[in-house]
Amino acid sequence: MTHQSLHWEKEMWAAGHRVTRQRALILDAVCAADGHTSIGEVYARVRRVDTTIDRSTIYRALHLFVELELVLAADTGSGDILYEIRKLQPHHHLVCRDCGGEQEIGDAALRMMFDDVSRQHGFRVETDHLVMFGLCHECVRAREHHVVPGT
Amino acid sequence: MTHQSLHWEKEMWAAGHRVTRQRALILDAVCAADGHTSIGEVYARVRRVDTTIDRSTIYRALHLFVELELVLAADTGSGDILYEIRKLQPHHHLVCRDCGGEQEIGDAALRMMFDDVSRQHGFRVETDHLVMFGLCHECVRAREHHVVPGT
DNA sequence: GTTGATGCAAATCATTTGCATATTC
DNA sequence: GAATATGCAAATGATTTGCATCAAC
Repeated sequence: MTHQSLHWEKEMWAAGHRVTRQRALILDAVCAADGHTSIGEVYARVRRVDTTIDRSTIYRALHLFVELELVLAADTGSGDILYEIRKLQPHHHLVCRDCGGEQEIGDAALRMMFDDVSRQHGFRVETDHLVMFGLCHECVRAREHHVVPGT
Repeated sequence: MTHQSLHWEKEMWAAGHRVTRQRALILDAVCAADGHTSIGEVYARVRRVDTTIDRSTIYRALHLFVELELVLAADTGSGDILYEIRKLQPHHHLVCRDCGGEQEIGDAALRMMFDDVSRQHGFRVETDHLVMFGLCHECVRAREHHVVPGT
């Protein structure tokens, strides 16, 4: 957050919304995660500062932030949604099926693929937050070493 | 389905489950979509044949099918889950943001990207059902012709 | 002072579960 | 006949909403 504070307050205004203490707290909570968070985590984090904040306020604020594009919402595919501060460059997520770990990657590798798709299918991909599942380095190695039966 | 009938019944058996009329209907309903369907559509389709089938049965059957990998569940990112009969080759989905149309693409284009990710990030992508959003050919053209202000 | 935001509680929606009954094997 | 699957109804859990009150402008 820090210097961003000024920024989001302006955006809020421009869209005709008010800058409130709870919205600041909620946005802070999203930033604090520095990566992805769930609604639950945001709620918990905010609660640590102010016990009176209601879940509905979190929902409402998060929706607003997403609408204003201050926050991105990415679907993990496992049902829950990840929220995160909107960064400048598009990026994507790798989620490990085994350990559940997540990492971000830039969109350079994907861009080529997007171009391919565009050329071959006439479809301009504009997904700026892809979530891909698979196995991270550690888990691949783990599997290679201890030969897993039936896998 | 047709000849597949034999196939799924065997798989069912092998896993120690029973072949019931409602499961057949539900699997048929998924096949009938020939593409992706939602639970709601499956329910509606099944209901047309048998009004007594309960939603819970649909949920249970679909879970079972996914577990046995007879049916794939793909997350659209918009909250609802698409179900579809498991095909032989992996493929992915393109969903148009403007018209809502969907198309399937093979995974050739993606495989290269997966390899890239693997090389650069040590992450083995195993997503066999990516859903990507963007603009289909028609909608891209539509936008180009009628110059859309601010876009 | 107005208007919009909040907290609370109740409503809603999708999904799951317990259990008696019906069905498959 | 024994065991599993089904339909029903009730439980759950996450998200949303109505409304009186409170805070921002």
